[in-house]
Amino acid sequence: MDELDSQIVEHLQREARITNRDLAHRLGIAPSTCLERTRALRNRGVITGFHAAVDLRSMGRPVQALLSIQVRPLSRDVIEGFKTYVSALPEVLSVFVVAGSDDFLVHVAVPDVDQLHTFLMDRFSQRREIVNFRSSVIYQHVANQVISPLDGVE
Amino acid sequence: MDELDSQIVEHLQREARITNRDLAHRLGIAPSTCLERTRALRNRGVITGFHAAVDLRSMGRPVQALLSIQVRPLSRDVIEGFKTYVSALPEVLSVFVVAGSDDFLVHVAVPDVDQLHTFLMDRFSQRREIVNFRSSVIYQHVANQVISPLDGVE
DNA sequence: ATTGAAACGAACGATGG
DNA sequence: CCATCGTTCGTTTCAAT
Repeated sequence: MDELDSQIVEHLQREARITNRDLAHRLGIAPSTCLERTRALRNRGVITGFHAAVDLRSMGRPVQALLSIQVRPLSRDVIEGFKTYVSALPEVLSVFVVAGSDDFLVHVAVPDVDQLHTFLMDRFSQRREIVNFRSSVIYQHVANQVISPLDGVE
Repeated sequence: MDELDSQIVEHLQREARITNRDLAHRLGIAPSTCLERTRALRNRGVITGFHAAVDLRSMGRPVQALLSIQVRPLSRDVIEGFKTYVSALPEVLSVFVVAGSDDFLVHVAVPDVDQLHTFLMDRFSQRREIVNFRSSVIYQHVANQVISPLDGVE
């Protein structure tokens, strides 16, 4: 993970579909070198994949919320079971298993507030392991496009 | 946004670097049609970009946390100012502005727990607008790779 | 590890079905 | 929406350094 690798990773995080040729040109290296490096980054697991990002509004899901959930008992089975259940729901974008007063934080996107309510009723009310529950509508969400090593990582 | 569009979007969310030829072949359509559709999806803003995903561990940032922050006064200036400040910090992955008891939820990734502590002290303690603050270490994070329209979205 | 060149494959625009 | 053609452009391999 030298400076060149970092730059490749940065460029590909911004624009995954840049041609190998362009990327090489920007970095001032030969296309064959660039290809080799990029492959190595994938094989080493530094780059885990290339994904299209979509607009939630265009997908008919403009309303986002964060759900804070406490489950009991705090056993491995309950945690894993709930995590698996929740992450398979199509409304769910991502699931955090966290330390602290809440056990889960679930990020969801739905068509409207009504369907948020319906979703909560249908998918969470019956669940016996849930002992506490809060939901917060998300007004804005800003994600950092590029993740860089904070130190010099070799 | 018909069935074909949905399928294109789904495939590109999983694997953004698939060639147009391959994608067309998988969907059983002509490459020319597929290219046209894919372009239209970008131009309509349904697909917002193509990005490489990276492994946080490989980037030397294996420790993640969620910070719940309350600021005052709840004015536009304070909200916007804090949001801008926080989202520019390199440790920050994403920022949620939320309704409910907390105003912000900030997702961070750092090299270790010590540096989490240092980060909190250095970047948040001085900030006068912060009136309340909690941080939770993230044990696991599962993100849904594919986002689909929940209804039939035309 | 990096390179240049050659062979291969893909993208693209135009045309017509 | 599909098929095909032709050109341009990109990718990939590999021997050499």
